[in-house]
Amino acid sequence: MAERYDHAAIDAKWQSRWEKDRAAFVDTGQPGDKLYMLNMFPYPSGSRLHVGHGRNYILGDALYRFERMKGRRVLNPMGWDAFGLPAENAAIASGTPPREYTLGNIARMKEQLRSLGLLYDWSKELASCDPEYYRWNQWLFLRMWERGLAYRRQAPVNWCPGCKTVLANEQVVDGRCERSGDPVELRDLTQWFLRITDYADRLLAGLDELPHWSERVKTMQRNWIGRSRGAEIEFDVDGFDRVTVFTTRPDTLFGATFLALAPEHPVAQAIARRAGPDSEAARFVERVRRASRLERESETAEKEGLDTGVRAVHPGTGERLPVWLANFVLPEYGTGAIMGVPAHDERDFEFARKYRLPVRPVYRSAEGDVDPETMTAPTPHGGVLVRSGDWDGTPEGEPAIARAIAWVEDKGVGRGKVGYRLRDWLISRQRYWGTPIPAIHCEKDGVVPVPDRDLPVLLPQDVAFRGAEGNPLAQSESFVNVECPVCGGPARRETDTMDTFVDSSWYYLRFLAPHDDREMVDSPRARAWMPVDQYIGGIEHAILHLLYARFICRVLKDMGLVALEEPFERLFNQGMITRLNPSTGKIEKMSKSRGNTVSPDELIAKFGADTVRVYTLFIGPPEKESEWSEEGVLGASRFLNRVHELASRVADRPTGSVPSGREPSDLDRRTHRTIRRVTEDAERFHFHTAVAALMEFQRAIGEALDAGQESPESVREAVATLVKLLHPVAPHLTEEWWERLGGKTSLLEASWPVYEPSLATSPRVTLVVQVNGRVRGRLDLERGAEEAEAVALARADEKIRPWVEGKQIARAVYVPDRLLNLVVQ
RNA sequence: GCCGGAGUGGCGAAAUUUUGGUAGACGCACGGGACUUAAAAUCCCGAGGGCCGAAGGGCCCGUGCCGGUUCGAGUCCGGCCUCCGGCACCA
Repeated sequence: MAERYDHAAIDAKWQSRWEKDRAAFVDTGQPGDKLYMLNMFPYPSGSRLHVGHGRNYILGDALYRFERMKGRRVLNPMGWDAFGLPAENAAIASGTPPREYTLGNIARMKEQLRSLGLLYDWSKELASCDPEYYRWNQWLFLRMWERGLAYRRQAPVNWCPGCKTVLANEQVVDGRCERSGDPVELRDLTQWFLRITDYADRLLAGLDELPHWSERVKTMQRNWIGRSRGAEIEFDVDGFDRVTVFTTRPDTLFGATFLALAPEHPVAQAIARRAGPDSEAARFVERVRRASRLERESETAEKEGLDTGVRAVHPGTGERLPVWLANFVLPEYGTGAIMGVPAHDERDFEFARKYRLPVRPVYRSAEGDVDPETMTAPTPHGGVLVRSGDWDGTPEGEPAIARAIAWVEDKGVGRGKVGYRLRDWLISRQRYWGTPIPAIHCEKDGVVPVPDRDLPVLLPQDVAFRGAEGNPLAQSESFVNVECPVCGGPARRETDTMDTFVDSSWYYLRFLAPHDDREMVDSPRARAWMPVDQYIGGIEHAILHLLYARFICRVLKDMGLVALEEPFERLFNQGMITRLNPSTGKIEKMSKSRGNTVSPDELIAKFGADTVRVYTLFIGPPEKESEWSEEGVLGASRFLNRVHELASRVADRPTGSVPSGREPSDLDRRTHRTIRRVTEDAERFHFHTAVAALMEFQRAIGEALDAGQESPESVREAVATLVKLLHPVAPHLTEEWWERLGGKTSLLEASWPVYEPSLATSPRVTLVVQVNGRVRGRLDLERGAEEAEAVALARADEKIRPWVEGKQIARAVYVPDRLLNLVVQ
């Protein structure tokens, strides 16, 4: 009578044993063969983990255990991305201070991770809200300030009215705050920025050095950085400063019929000022600037402009061009000013038609000239330059652009220039629960850095959370009132805190020595352990976190703290888990707000941690989105019960090792074919097919056992192999049976089974026989048989004979051990 | 519009890399059976579509569409279609 699979007892036993033995501990001070694995550290939010979150941790743990068994020295740490707005919002709602709220969540999440049997080196645990951690954010900020990489300036910035703080450009999605969904407003504020644009080229070039990142993520980053080659061209303006425009098509310079300025452009401002506060120009500037990003950048937005009456001088013709203000010119891209070439640009054409501005084509195609009066769209590409002075006759494309750049440079009216879509990283946040920016405002000395000896600048405790606009930090007298470190006079502390993406941009380095109070990064350890060999996390961080981390890693390299530019060698983005939402009837991403989550806690209680793990990995290819199904969980549970039963049947049989030199039996061959399949699948994260192979293997062992043909040694060996191969997926059950089958150490210390080709192959093989490319039968014959023999056997085979009888074999294609294709007339 | 990815049973999918070589492994759902007083649980069997045969069995079609290369194409090449993701008034 087989015993019941008591998953609760087995789970508890092994979880506490791993913990007691510190099974995942690694001394990062010891050199040697290393593998650094990392899951993106979680944000400890109030809602408990659901099975959708679990996917990336379970995948990471399976890989971790697989690599351990292969004998690698693997670092697999875990920490907490603990600063952020939800903790502060909870404080406003419930009165619980953010720190208390966050620490409570961390404790609960840690217990959940443990209950899934996930192994981390908890001796490396860190939390970004800990002064021990965030003091180094401040230290890094000061170093970047010294290097001109951190700076403060007034600029139109994204303001989220819901979160009551400014946002980085990366946090604005379709004109809305990525967190709260509120439409973002543009406000002119003085804020702190990090100069990521200085690194645009290096960040772009580095993507080519990342063969183990998906094209998808690299494309997203390339699009975000948005490099475009072109030129800056200067136009003298009557009565005002010279205006520099950026264009990717300097070759169309002679087609320019107007200039257009963003309302934020200094010359636009100057024109409005001179025209007076009630002037049309001033009102236009005011109106456009008040519009939200959503309104201003929406596709349907009507192009609006105003002729200022001011005239600019065309550098090629001397012609006077009207200077317009236009809502479609973006203040932050290029120079905030453009030359309007209606004949060859969609937007300029639309604008010119609306305001009846001249259209002047400067390219003539093979079909001849176009009539600017009747054309309804910008001319298509192709053709040669016309009406462009010396440039006439140059074919469109690189030669024309190169010629134009050479010309403007020669004339001293412009230069070749590369433009980027990427903007500097706005890191100021008007919120409490983040790293205080270490700066002090003194009336006399201006904005001065906090001296290193005064770090960390601690978050004050005497703060009330009311949800009013303005940073709660500003209310703390003890925090705000300080001495100026330069003159000793009274001064005010900076109350902005840092974007939490600063925290996550270097935490992977801190895990190597999380409690080091002398240095931000232990450089020798970083040299030994970096890069992170395998990074696992959600696709939602394809731009934000991964771009910032790549940026900061380069800054640290330039500071000499690390030796590499790319922190993450291999990146894996797991797909989301979706589930039918009963209220909408749609299959949606699993999330608490949608109300379609499944809690792992109940499933673990009912089926055990291993069932949740097996199902989560079996659900589909891990990089793809997969739909959760309640019935699917039952399938995983059935499988583990069968494994348990099989192991029970074998455990009380007599022991014995596999005698060497024995002829491999069918089961032995099966065992080794399974080793190969599972190993190859695990290497590419395809645990869903590895589990499928193990399901087949379990069944095969059971059948062999029933048939009674196999030796007890073969059966025992097969079961022991099954247990080993299944360990990364179902660690608790397999540890239990490994021990009962006589294993002396944890399976983590046991070696991964080695595939022996000689044990996997049989002396006879099945040859597929095709006639004219169609499968007509199969032949069982000796491995490595000659072609002539195979053809003779095929001719004699009763199934194949009718297809070849009385026919000439024009050709035989023979792939030994696999296939014979006979081509007949 | 530009860039990237993907299209295979009722469903999730496998085979796609090494090397073009039996399409649909494994699982879910479904149908049938065994066990049971019964149910649940468990186990066994069946199954891409069509056609022929009493049956054993056999034939044809089939991997988004059209074409190509090849003895042989889900896989390679050319051209499309559709869906998903990113960027997009970025000059």
